[in-house]
Amino acid sequence: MLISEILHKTVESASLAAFKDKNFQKENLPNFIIEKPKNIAFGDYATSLPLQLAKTLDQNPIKIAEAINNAIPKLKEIELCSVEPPGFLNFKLSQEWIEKQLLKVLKDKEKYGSKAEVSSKNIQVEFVSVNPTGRLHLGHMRGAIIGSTLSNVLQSQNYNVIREYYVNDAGNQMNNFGKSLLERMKEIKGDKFSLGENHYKGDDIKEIALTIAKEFKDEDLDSISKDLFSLITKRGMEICIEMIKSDLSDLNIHHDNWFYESSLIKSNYLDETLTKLKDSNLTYEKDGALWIKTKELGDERDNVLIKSIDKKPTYFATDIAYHRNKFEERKFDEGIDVWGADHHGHVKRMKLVLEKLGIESSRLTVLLNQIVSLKDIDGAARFSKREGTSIFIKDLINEIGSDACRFSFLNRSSESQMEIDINIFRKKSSENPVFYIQYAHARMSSILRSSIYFDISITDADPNLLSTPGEIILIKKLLEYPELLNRVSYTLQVQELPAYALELSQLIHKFYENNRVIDEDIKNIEMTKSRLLLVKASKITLSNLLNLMEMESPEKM
RNA sequence: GCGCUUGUAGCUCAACGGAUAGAGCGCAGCCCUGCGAAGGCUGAGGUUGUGGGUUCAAUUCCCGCCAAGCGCGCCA
Repeated sequence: MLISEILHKTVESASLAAFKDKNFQKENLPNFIIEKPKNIAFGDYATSLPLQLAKTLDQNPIKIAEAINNAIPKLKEIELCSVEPPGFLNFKLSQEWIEKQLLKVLKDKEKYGSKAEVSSKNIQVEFVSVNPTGRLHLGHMRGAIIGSTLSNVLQSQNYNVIREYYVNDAGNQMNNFGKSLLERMKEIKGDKFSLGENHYKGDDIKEIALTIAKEFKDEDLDSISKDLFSLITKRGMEICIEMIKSDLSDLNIHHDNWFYESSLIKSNYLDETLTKLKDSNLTYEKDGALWIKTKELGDERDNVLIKSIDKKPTYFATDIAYHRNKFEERKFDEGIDVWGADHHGHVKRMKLVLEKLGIESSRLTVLLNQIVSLKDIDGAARFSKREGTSIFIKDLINEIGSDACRFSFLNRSSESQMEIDINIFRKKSSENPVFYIQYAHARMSSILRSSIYFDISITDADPNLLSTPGEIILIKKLLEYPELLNRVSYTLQVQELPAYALELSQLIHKFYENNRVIDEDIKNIEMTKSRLLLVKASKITLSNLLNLMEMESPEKM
């Protein structure tokens, strides 16, 4: 059990015991948290429960805190529990327990931070899911990085995680994509060509067209058959998906499953879903289209499911089927969709419809990330695939590296609106905080390398010798790591990870500056061993975290 | 116009309703003849957009206003 959980339980039962005579029951207890005070003078953990109880119990919060404190049994984890005005209960971890935990880091190694208990919960994380109509660009990177990191965190907490990419291969955009390819193929051939408003104009399309043009070089592109057109489109899509996979791989991102929208249509799952909606009296026909009564459910307006013009399903229709498939067919306990904020209007109606299909909407969590915009590039505030005003992920990674990219995007809360000045972004890459973190790792690695020359074994090292403030504060930081992963698995706020990595690295650097680890004087061999223990634990923790964030843990830089 | 989201140091951003609002970059200085100076240490820099409200306690919750982003397609 995590220390915060132990404390929470302890405080809970202590407060129930303390006010038993006042008929104080568990249901009177408000939601309270065990927090880490910002100021270390207030101890390692604290709770403001006494303040929250002041009104319910009609008592002075200090008195309440004292009563709870008196009811807290002696714990091996806690050295001191004190009452502070205006009514906080502060805990100081016991030195003995802290040092014992340090040995656990060494024992757990790459598993340190992960949860040992097995969870039966299946969670599907859907992220990226960009239309296969071109390369990934800067605007797609944020969701990709957040989604992959989040998946890793959930997996570390022992959930069964499926990382999924939903491929929109059935809609109208595919048609536009095919037409764009065709025009580019004509261009390559030297024929007359023209690109309209709905066509994709980027260099990535040219790149794909170049490949396909070779494969279809004998065809007459001006009077092309329907079959040939869909063949070209399909081939273009295949190439495109390979490109996307390669771009994602450059960011160390790998999906477990690629789910094709078209499969919902082929398998009749879409029809079945539509029938279900019809049977629930949720649809009606108007102007030759099939509509869904989402307004009645609480949305702004009704939506079209089947278009009048070609009798094909809208994106919303297949997405309903897709989400029904996640929860009903494949029985994921939870689904997390990482979407760009431009889809936020879609969230409400999806949840409303899911409820109508008998699926509890709380099983779906949509993590929106705000659109990334570019600053000061000829007034182009947004990326547009159609206009070809994109900065490709591939190019950016070649320039500044995957780690720096990942850090920059992960470091911000998904709700923050990012406005990137691409020139600064590029120029600042060498000052990216990720190198500060990696340098801390390299330094620890370097010390461990040196220790080999002195043939020092740390198997019998005594953690009790570690007692300087810099050593203690570093150990405590290491012990926060499992708490961090557990918390993020609930809050989904992945920006806490790089923040912690930065704090940990800072303490590592300070420890390094203030404590000589390898002392060649044989008299001090025990101290050397103890410090090497801490070096190793620091390296393990930092490396585990970097690994989780899909960044390198360099031994040398 | 309506809806969703955001507004914190010069810049980019943190802060689970808590105690003195923090980092990085930038700026002014200081520290290597000891494990890696891609480092450490000082310092300057804030009325948390604004006006109310709730609370023992508000950057955080609620309401108004101002500003920005996104959405309001038989596009996805």
